[in-house]
Amino acid sequence: MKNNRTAYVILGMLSIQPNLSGYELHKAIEENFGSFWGESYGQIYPSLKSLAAEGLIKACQPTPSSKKRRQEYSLTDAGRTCLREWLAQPFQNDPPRNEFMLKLFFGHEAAPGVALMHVREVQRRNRQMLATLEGIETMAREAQSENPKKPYWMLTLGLGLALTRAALDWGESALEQLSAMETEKVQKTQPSEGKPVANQA
Amino acid sequence: MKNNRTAYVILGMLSIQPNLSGYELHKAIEENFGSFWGESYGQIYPSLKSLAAEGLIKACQPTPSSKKRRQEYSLTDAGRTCLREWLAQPFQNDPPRNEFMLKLFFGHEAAPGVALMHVREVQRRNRQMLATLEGIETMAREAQSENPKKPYWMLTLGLGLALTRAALDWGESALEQLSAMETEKVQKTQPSEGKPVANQA
DNA sequence: CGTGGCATGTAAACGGTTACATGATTTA
DNA sequence: TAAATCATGTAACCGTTTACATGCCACG
Repeated sequence: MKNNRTAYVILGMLSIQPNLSGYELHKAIEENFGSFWGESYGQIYPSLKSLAAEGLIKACQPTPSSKKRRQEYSLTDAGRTCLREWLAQPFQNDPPRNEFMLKLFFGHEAAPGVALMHVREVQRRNRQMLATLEGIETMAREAQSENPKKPYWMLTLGLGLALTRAALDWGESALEQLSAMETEKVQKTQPSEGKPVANQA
Repeated sequence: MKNNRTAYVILGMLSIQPNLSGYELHKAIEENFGSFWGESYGQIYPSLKSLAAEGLIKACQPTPSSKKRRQEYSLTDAGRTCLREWLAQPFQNDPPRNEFMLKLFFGHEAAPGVALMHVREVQRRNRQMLATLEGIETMAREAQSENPKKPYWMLTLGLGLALTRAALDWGESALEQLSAMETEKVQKTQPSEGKPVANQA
C-alpha cells in the first residue's frame, strides 16, 4: 500500500463508526466527506478485500439484529496503527481541478452570456452545498455530545462553510460585473430587440 | 475526444497565446492556471499529436528569431470552434480531493500535535499561494491594457484570492482552537516537565 | 570539452470511474 | 407477483503521474 488513500479513508471511517459494509461505507463517505472527498464502489470493494488480506481490518458477521445479508468490517489494532502513521505524514496537495474556473478564464472566447450562465450555475451549486453543510452544522449543535472527536469535525466543517461562503460572496459581485459586461457585448452584437411582443411559434 | 480536458486546456491556452511548444504550454499552464488546474508532460505531448491529427491545431515552424529547435503549434479555425462548443457546455464538478481536510477530520485519532502541525503547514502553503496570486494581480494592474480578455482573467484571479484568503482566515482561528485543545491533551498525557534544565546527551 | 539545464518525448504503472451483472429484500 | 431499491461485486476503460531515455544548447 503506497499512495492508496482509499484505504486510509476506509480505515478512518471505521475508526469512528465500526462494523460497516462496503455499501454503508460508500454512503457514510458521501454524507460525511462529500464536500472534500469521494470514493466509488469500484475503489471500495477491492480495497476492503486487500485491507482484510493485510490484516488491517477484519470481516465480521453482521449484528444479529440486522436481517440483511452483508459483509461488515471493523478495524484491527494493526489497522489503527497504520491509520495513525498515515495521519502523522505531511498531507499532499492534490492536483487542482476546477473546470468552472477554467471556463471562466476563457470567458471572452465563448459566446456572449456563457460566462454569466456558468457563474449562475456555480452559485446554484454552492447554495446547495451551503444548505447541506448548514444542515450538518445544525444537527451537530443539537446533538451537543461530549464526543472528543467533535471539535475536529467542527473545524473541518467550519473550513467547508468558510470556503463555500467565500465563493458565494465572490459570485455575487461577479454576477454584477458580468451582467454589465455581457449585456454591453450583446448590445454590440445583436442590438436591442425593442419589446418582444410575438413569441415562438 | 470525449472527456479529455487536457485537449481543451491546450486549445484555450493557444487561443490566448499562439505558437507555443509543449514545453512552453506546460509552463504557461503552470503559471496561469496553477491555482486551479495542472497538466503533466505525459498528457500534453500525446494530446498535441492527436489534436494536430484531428486538425484542431497545426504545427508550425518556430519563428526565425528563435534559435532553439522545437515544435510550435497554433489554433486552427476548427480548433477555435471546438473550444467554443466546449465552453458552452455546463462545467463538471470534479471529484473533491482534499487530503488536508481528511486528516484534520481524523485529528482525534492522531498523536497529539499532529492536527496542529497540519494546520500550520496549510497556512504556510496558503500564504505562499496568496503571495503568488497577489503578484499576478499587481502585474496585471500595472499592465492596465485594454485587452478585452482581461476582465475574465481578473474575475478568475479574484475567486482564487477570495478562496485563499478565506482559508487563511479560517486557519487563524483554527490555530487558536487547536493549540488550546491539544496542549490540554498533552498535559493529560505527559504532565508538565517543570523547567527543563538538563538536555539530551 | 564537459556539465547542467533546456526541451521533447514514451512506456508502464496506477488510481479512479463507469458500465455491467447479479441476487436479495422490501413495498405496492 | 411486479417493481423498486438494497447490496455486492467485476472488468474494461480512461486519465494521469512517474520514471526513464534522449539530444541540444549555453556556459564555464
